[in-house]
Amino acid sequence: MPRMVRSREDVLPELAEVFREFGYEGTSLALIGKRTGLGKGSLYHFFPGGKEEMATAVLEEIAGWFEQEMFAPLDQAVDPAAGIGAMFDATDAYFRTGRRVCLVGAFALDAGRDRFAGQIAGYFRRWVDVLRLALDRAGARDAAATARQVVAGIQGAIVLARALDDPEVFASEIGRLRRTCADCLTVGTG
Amino acid sequence: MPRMVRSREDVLPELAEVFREFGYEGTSLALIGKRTGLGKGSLYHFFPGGKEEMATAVLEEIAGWFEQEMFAPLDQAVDPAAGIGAMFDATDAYFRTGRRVCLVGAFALDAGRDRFAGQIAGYFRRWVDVLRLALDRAGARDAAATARQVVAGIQGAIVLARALDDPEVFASEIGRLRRTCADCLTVGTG
DNA sequence: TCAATTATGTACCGATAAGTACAGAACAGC
DNA sequence: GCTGTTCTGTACTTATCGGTACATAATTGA
Repeated sequence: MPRMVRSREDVLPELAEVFREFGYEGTSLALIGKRTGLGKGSLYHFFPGGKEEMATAVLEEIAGWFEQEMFAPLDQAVDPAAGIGAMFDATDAYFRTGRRVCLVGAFALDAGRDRFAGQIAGYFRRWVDVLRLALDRAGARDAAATARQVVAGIQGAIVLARALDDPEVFASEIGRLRRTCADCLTVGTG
Repeated sequence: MPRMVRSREDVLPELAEVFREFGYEGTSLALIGKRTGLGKGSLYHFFPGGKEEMATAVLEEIAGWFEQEMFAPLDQAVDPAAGIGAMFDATDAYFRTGRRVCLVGAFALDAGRDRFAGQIAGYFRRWVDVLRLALDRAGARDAAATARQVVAGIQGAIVLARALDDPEVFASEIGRLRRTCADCLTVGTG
């Protein structure tokens, strides 16, 4: 009894979740098959390059999501300060208050750091850049350093929240970074 | 021609470096053997529990190092502000300005997060605690939040520095956190 | 309706994984 | 020297790894 036909895009979110949960090396094709409900035949049909292509496709999809849902809105926001606030909202929602790991950050630390170096660097470079520009437009004092601090702070908050198994750690750190941005603006403009 | 006898403690640093480089899942016994120069016989003689025992031994050794070289001195410093400065120096040296990954942080994100949850949580809890106490003794305004911010910030700096392949990112973030602590003290005491 | 294309399951491949068994070398104390 | 313990290399087992081959089922388009 063959199963329903699925598209390549359909399986990407499930694929992402498996990689998030087990890391690149820890994710086996058997596990992927179980989670997605797809056999090797389908998997290699959609991703001829195997596991490595699956991972790059996932990273690509994540980059696309952030571009569309966070970076572009922030870039085009008429009110940069409000745009930054929306970015923090989206961050908290996406990472589920620290319960969900940042796959790009995890890959940066772990095995795949060489294999996926370009995609990893691009993701973070873009995030820092777009935030720096928004802070700049909002008249912030020290936009470059603040943008870098915020992106690093979010990653650190994920690590610490997971390590302590305490989502409150993530929530409070996001709150603090939000205030840091706000302060930076009121001082810069006031 | 058998090789020189080595002690279990001798191989722990090499073991740690392999885990840091390839992650828990990515590290095979063959790789460990190559790096340490030890065969399976020796490896399983020193670590009867296999790979998992090797990892816990490494985490234990790391915890011991931090306790002895960072936490205890910070706890017993007569001048807490100077002790905090020394902690940042030790942090920069240990993580080699972001070129070296924090194995505990990496494990927190990746596969071993359940297996080693206790050790991971203990390491970070202790770090935040000892820093909070030192800030408190130094008369800081908001010791608890600042301590948490610093530890998360260090982890985030490692992630970002590695992702962008730029040690300067780590150096500048450490500098900023250092200033955050200093500001917090001068305001609190002045 | 009937090719051509797109999906899918299954059987298989060589390589390698972690772990075990064990003979024997190095070493300690005597 | 001898003896018992500690250490080490080699060969092995069983399971799983990523990946391939290929027959067949579903779907598409004309």
